[in-house]
Formats: sequence, structure tokens, C-alpha cells
Amino acid sequence: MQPLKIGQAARETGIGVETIRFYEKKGLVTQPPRPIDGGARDYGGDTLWRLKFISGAKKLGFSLAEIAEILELRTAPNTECVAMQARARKKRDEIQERIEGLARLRNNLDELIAACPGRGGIQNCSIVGAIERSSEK
Amino acid sequence: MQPLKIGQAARETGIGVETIRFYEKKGLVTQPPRPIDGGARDYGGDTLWRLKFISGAKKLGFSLAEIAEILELRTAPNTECVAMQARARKKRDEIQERIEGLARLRNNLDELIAACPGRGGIQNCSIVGAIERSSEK
DNA sequence: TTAACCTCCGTATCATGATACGGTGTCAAG
DNA sequence: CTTGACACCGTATCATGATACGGAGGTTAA
Repeated sequence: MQPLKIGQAARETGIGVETIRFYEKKGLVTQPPRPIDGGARDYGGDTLWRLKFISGAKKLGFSLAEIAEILELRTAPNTECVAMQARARKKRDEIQERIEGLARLRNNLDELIAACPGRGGIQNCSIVGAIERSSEK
Repeated sequence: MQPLKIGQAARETGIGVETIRFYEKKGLVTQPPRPIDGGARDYGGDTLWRLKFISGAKKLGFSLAEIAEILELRTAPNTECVAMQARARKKRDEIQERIEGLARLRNNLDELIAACPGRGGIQNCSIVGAIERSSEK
């Protein structure tokens, strides 16, 4: 397997070159060693796997900090599968809470929109008034 | 009506003093003029109204940039109520989209959690494998 | 009168997740 | 042998939404 240069790994994963370096600085991936004979570093193998994992986990709503934790979890010996399951559950519940909060928000806005007559000057707009009052809640 | 000092306005609105100053720098509220006789600025009247509006709009999920636009809208003469209604509708739709995206996320996680046996080493964890594969989608 | 508390203001720092810039080095094709 | 495309690396900048710090000066109550 010939070495995968950073630009190729970037194309492969859909992550920008600069972003890969950024992940290195953050410790999410270890910067591959420079070959003894010089030349470009090899971003294949485990590094590529990690980059793909990061990309996938981000799509699932995990923050970089959370991803870092999960990656450590995976690297640590003797980690049980159930620990990973617990993370996923926690994240699921967080997402559920965010959904519920947003749904409440949407319902509030629906009420405001329904109550607004949609004509006249903004000085008497019921939405503006309602937003003002909502600061008290 | 005696003047409302920044600290009092902060308590009244639940916004920090530093944050009010931050909103001034951002142009969300105009810094009230200093009284001719010196002393503290008066954060009552329109300024207080704006601070309350900002607080309320934030609770409805509007970003500071959006709030700034809405406040300009309200300040501009001849703005129609219907323009405000359109903003609210747009925001409502954005929130709806975010809800749907998050719900998809939650469903993905539910599937991962259900598929994971919850025992054994993390090297064979189906969740880890699934996250890796999800980078390709 | 003196301590405690406030205002005012500029500047710095934080978290999160990147992107951009500038310079040097290396390598391969034309 | 030169041009172009990368790699490499440090540093700077962006957006968002704040919070923190330091110091000068005003106000107030004991």
C-alpha cells in the first residue's frame, strides 16, 4: 500500500487539509511520523480510519470534544462495548431534549404568526409585542 | 421617571452588565447619551424595551444578527406588520428543519444502540463500526 | 470620612470549529 | 531547468456570544 498523502486523505474523507492539521493540533488524530527517507507523511491506515470516524461522528451530532473522548475510549485497552453504548445513549437523550426545546420554540412562533393580522404598521404588530413580553418569562 | 442605571437595567432584564455593553458595541442597542450634568447614562425607555426584546427574541431562537435586523425593521418608518410576520415564518421553518435533522440523528443513534449487544470489547463494537461507515454517506 | 459599591471604558480571554496566509521545501512533467 | 502542484509549518483571522480584568472616577451609607 503506497502512502496516502494529506491531500489525498483530505479528498478521501471530505475533510480539508487545513482542517486535518487543525485536528492534529487538537489531538484528535496523531500526526503520522515523517518517513525516515523524508518525503510526505502517510495519512493512511489508522489515521484515515480516525478521520473517517470523526467525519461520521460529526454527522451524528457529536462535538469534537466528545469525539476525542470516544476515540480515547476506543484506544484504551479493556474498554467494554457497553461504555460506547452508554455514550450513544447519553447523546441520544441530549438530542431528544434539543428536539423538544426546539419544538416548543416552533409552537411559540406558530402562535405568534397565527395571532398576527398581517397588515398595518409594525408599531402595532402583535408579534413584536409578544416577543417583548416573552422576555419576562 | 428617574434614570435607570446600567446595573439596574441588567437586573431588570436578566442580561449582564458586560453583555449590555457588548450589545452596544454590536449596535443592537444605542448607548444612551450621558446626561449634561454628568453621572450615569439612562438605560430606561427605549433602551430597556430593546434589551427586553433581545432577551425575548433570543429565547425564541433568533441569533443576534437576526435580532439586529428585526430591530432595524421596527425602527424603520413605514415597515408593515406583514414583514415581521414573514421573518417569524422563516425562522419557524428553519427551526422545523433543524428539528427534522435532529430527529433523523436520533433515529440513527437509536438504531446503533439497538444493534449493539452491550458486551464484549470495544474493538468489535457495532456502534464504532457503524460510525466509521457513516462517514461515507 | 472612609469603605463599599457602582459606572465607564478599553482590552483581553474563552469556547467552538474552522479557514486563510505566507514562506520554504520537494518532486515530477514538460 | 523551470514551472506548477503539493507538503509542511507557524501564525493569523473569522464567526458567534459572551465573560473577565484593570483602573479611574462617582455615589452612598455608616
